[in-house]
Order: sequence, then C-alpha cells, then structure tokens
Amino acid sequence: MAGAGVGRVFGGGSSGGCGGNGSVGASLLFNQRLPRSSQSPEPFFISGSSSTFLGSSSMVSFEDVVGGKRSERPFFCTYDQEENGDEDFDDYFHQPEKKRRLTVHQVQFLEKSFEVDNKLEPERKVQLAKDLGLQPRQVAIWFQNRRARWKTKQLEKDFDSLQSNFNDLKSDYENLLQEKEKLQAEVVQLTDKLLLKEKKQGEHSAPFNTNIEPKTVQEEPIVESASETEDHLVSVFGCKQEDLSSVKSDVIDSDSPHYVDAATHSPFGEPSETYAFEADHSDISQDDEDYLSKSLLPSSHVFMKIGDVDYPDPPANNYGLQGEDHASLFWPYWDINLKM
DNA sequence: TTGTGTTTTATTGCCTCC
DNA sequence: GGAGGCAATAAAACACAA
Repeated sequence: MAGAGVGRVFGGGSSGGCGGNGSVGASLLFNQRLPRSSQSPEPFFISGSSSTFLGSSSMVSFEDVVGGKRSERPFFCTYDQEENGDEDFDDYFHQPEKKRRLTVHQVQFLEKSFEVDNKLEPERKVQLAKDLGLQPRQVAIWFQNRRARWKTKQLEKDFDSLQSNFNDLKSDYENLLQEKEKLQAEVVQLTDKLLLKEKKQGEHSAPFNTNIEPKTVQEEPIVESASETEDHLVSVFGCKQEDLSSVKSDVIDSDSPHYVDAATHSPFGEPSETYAFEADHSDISQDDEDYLSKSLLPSSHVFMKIGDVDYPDPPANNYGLQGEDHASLFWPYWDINLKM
C-alpha cells in the first residue's frame, strides 16, 4: 500500500553540492518499471556510496535558481554531505522517508510541458528529468497525477456544461408548455365563440315549419358540421339550399302576406305565451345585429330547433303560414348558416 | 500552537497493449 | 511477460482559522 514506503530511507546528498550530473544511476532506477518491491528507491541508496548518489543531485541546480516558500532545496539536496559533514549525511540516510514537494519553477516547467502534450514519451521523460533534476519516475508520477487532476477538472467542466444545457432546455420546455396552454385556452375560447355564433345565426335563420316542435338547445346532439346541418335540414324540409333559394325574393316582399314592418310591427304579432322565448343577443356581433335589423327579425320571437341550430318558431297558426313559406321568410339567416 | 481541511507526491493493484 | 496507464488510496506538506 501507499504507506509501504514509510520508514525507508530516501536518498542522500552529494559531494560538491547538488550540481552534479550523475543522475544516470537514479534515472536508470526510476526509468524502469521494476517489480513493485524493487521500484522503491531503496536499492539506490543502499548502495551506500555517496558518489553513486551523485546522480540525483542534478535537481539542485534547478532548486538553487528557484527557491521559494517551500523547502529551498529539493529532497536530495537538503543534506549536503560536504556542508553538513558525514554525520549529518549518515543521519540523513537514516531519516524516515519524507515527501518533497516540487519547487514552483519545477512545477511551472512541468505544467508547460504538460500543456504541450499530456502524454509522456520515455525520451521526453528522461529529458525533463534531466532538466529539472528529478528522477524520471518522479516526472512520470507527476504527469500521471496531473492527468488525473485534469480529468477531474474536465469532468467538472462537462458537468457544468451539461447542467447549463439542461437548465436551458428545461427553461425552453417550460416556456413552450406555457405557450401551449395559452394557445389551448385560446382555441377553447375561439371554439366557444364559434359555436355560439353558429348557434345565434341558426336561431335567426330557420324557416317556418308548423310541423316542427319548439325545442330547447340542449335537447339534441350537436351537429358537427355545416354539411351535417344541411343534411338535417334536407331531411326536415325535403329540399336543399338551392331549392330554398328560389323563394329568396319573397323575404322582403311587401306584397307578400309575410311582410312585416320591423319598425312598427312584429311579424308574429303578440308572441304566444306558449312559444314566447326571449332571444339572447348579448353575444351577437354588430354584423349580426345589423343583419337582424335588416332582415326585420323581431326582437322577441319563438325558436324551433333543427339539429344544433335554433330557428325562430313560426307562429303558423296565427298567421296561417305553411311549409316553404316559412323558409322563405328567414332566408338570409338560412343562407348564412349553411355557409358556416 | 493546534486542529482541520486541502493539495501534492507517491504507492499499489489491475488492466491493456505489444 | 514487460512496459506503461489509470483508479484508488496513503500520507506528507501546506494553508488557515481559532
């Protein structure tokens, strides 16, 4: 495990300071991937020869340049044999292993190298180790850890990016949902208006038919379309719109017995108690109102039901109007209704 | 000074590739 | 089977507040 190295002796100083170029031994040692047990630097130091150890001191020159808050000198230079004497050197050899942080300059150098390529070829590893006065294995470990940190950062970035995208999409979705509900409400509103308008138009365009019983609006199922309404009318009146149009001219024929003066008379006279229903024009448009007045529709009249359309119920019995004559009286409404 | 949290260095075991 | 990469982890080094 990681703690296996505790208690090991980790390297020593070198004569003549840390400027030597004898890193060959160390490089060979660290550059190879030895079996775990033999990857420890122990054998290197166990050699016991300070001269053998010269190699690792190459990092010192680097260290001397940089300095900093951390250890002014790298591990291998902490103890200078010549400076501290043999005693200190021996003490050093018997010191427990201690981790040494790289200097700022070393780290900067490695960072730049990492930016160029985060993979480390053997040649570059050796070169970097030489340049920085580190063991190739240290360089390799540094790159390995650096890649791990980079990967973590990258994951965080990706996460943030995905989360941002998710939030944007969520926001868009919620906006679209609101818009959809709004449009749906609008559709419902417009549909209601349309149906109401259709209904009102039907109320005022029905031909008279004394054979048709007055009915309320809710009594029969709704006719889905104008064609269905037409079919219904055909079945009721036994003729189509074209046929009915032949009597169109009769609508406002002053000579006709159907003629009434809208300004002064009700065409039906006083409404019957039986069929007296007050027409609701509250939701009728201005055009409808105009049409109503132009067509001399009485303000108060009786309705009859054909499909989902209410037609003014003809006071046939009062005026003696029969059959198609009723249809001709309210032709304009009839026409409009079938065109819906 | 000390306790605590974070960062960095290094080890270990496993895996893949050649 | 050796070399190298990676994930997990230990532990030293460091930062900082109390």
